[in-house]
Amino acid sequence: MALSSVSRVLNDHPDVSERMRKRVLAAIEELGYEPNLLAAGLRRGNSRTVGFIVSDLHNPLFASIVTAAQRELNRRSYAAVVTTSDGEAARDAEMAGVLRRRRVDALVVSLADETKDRVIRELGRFEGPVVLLDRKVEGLSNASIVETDHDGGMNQAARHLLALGHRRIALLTGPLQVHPSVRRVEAFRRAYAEHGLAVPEELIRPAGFAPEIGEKLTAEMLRSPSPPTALIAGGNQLLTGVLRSLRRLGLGAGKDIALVSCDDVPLSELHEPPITVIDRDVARIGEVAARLALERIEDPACPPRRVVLPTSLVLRGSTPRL
Amino acid sequence: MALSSVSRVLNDHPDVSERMRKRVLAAIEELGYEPNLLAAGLRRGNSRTVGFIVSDLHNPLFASIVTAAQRELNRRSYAAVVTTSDGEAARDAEMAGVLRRRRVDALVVSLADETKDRVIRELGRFEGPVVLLDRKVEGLSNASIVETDHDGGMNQAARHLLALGHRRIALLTGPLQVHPSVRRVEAFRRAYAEHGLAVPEELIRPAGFAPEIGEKLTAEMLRSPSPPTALIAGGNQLLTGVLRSLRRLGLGAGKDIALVSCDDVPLSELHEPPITVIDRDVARIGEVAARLALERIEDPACPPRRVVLPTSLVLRGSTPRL
DNA sequence: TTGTATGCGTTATCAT
DNA sequence: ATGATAACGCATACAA
Repeated sequence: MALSSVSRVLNDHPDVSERMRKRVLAAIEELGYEPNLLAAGLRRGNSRTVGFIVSDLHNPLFASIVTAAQRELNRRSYAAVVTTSDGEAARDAEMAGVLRRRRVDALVVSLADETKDRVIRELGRFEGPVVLLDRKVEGLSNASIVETDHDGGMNQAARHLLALGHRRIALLTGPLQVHPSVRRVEAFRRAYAEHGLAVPEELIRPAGFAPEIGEKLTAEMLRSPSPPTALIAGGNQLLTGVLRSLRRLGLGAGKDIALVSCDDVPLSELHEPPITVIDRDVARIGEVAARLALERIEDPACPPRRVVLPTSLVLRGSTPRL
Repeated sequence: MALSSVSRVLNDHPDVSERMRKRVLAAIEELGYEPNLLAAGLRRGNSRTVGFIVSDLHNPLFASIVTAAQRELNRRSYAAVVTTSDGEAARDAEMAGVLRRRRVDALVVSLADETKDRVIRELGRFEGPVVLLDRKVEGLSNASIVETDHDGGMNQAARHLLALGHRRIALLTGPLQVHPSVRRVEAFRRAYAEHGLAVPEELIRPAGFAPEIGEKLTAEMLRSPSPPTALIAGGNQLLTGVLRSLRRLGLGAGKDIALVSCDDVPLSELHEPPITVIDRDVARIGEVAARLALERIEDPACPPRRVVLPTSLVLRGSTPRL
């Protein structure tokens, strides 16, 4: 029984007799043999591993994405190497380098900042397929993209609030260095335009995703001479900050101010009153990302693709009729 | 310039002249050379990789643990391979096998069930150090453990409720197949004993961690002829279920029933009223787990250790004075 | 169908 | 201090 026969059995090569297969399997069992995937990877020139870069696993959004993707990869004998950037572009770049040297077969990334040269260069040096999560990177032609229809979702949300009679709607969203924020602000403006209304520019605050930012900006705007009557939080972390701020000011969501958030997380559902959200199937994002990565790993000729996932507005108590 | 010199520079071997170091570094820059960590791992006999098995990254507890551990590993040039079991013992076993074949240098695991033979065997076959998260596995001598003082925390919580005058306190907690549940039930009983009171056995429900279980059991107990006046949820996922149930029954936490949960997550803090929790530093768990893994990777002679992390009771509006 | 031999990119040992 | 070389464990091309 030669080494090569063992290898063939383990990789279910077609040219192997049933007798040999049995013999090899028996010997493996007998000796407690464990194939060394590092060696196999070195020989094959791949690692059967996909690298992830996300800002923070505490964010239920990324937890869902990574979990769903990992499950999908697992079914195809791939593993997930997960790294976090803490929302810092420098760490995005660093992690891209780390994962490249680890010879991951693909990269799935949610960049903190899609405009940073260093990150783009770092990603560009990666040989395998890159899948961007809700990002648009100038000059990275080699990347597939999983996007969400933030445009549609935000437009629907803003129009709903306008239809309820709100005119001073505040929009908190992430930095304009990432694509979803840009799209949300655009769609928000469009909703006002469609109603033939002037946009309250001072209420549009694309600042960042952290709860602290949401807390600070909410307090700031609500204390101003002409405060908003409604607020849209562009992310579940921002919502946390907004709610903290409201509590501190003694204001009630849905009572003193209408509230809409993005993504349905336990907090939005269980808050009293429950929070109206622009929802999407977050697990789907991870699943699709994994598939887009795998299709290009297994067929390098496969061109990068772009998939847009839908949103839907879930109406709840935080946006009552006036 | 020989291969071996390059290797020496890259691993900052002492015997290398400044001149050679400069030359090698220049060449690396020039050629855009990327070391292949798979090959290095094969040669060295390690992968500079730690494998994780947790039930679910959506659980903020595991998100925190994995994030903190990953960060710690990263600082030492290790990567984290993350897998999820969905709370199924069979998948725990499967993932242990997968990670073993990937030649991870250590395993950090939060088992769904610490009594399952298959899982214990699978872990036992792993050569490197194992770090158990809040688990106690019979016959796995080779494992370090990061524990929480659930005993102290639960005892304190129960005594607090008893001191407030509650006599019928319900305890929802995970299955008795994991150590924390066992300890919580024990500590809960002890608190009653210390007050010289009989334990309301029918209110102790160690069933599982899923929200649905919390929802079902809460409804069941609250609809009974003599419902509890207080409830302790042994996990943040259970809390979600409990709150759903209360909402459906039209009951208010802190108003119609006193409520205590475990671990401080956004939901417990932002709920109205805020939920009293048995708190602990969850990020610390991940950090310690990483350190316990690394210390035994780098010194195989280092014996397994057990670290117990403290808890503290954070009093909030859900447990008012009567 | 099976066995033999080579090389993947490193690190480590030995010689220089 | 540096260079040459073997070996890590596997997959594959080729020979049998």
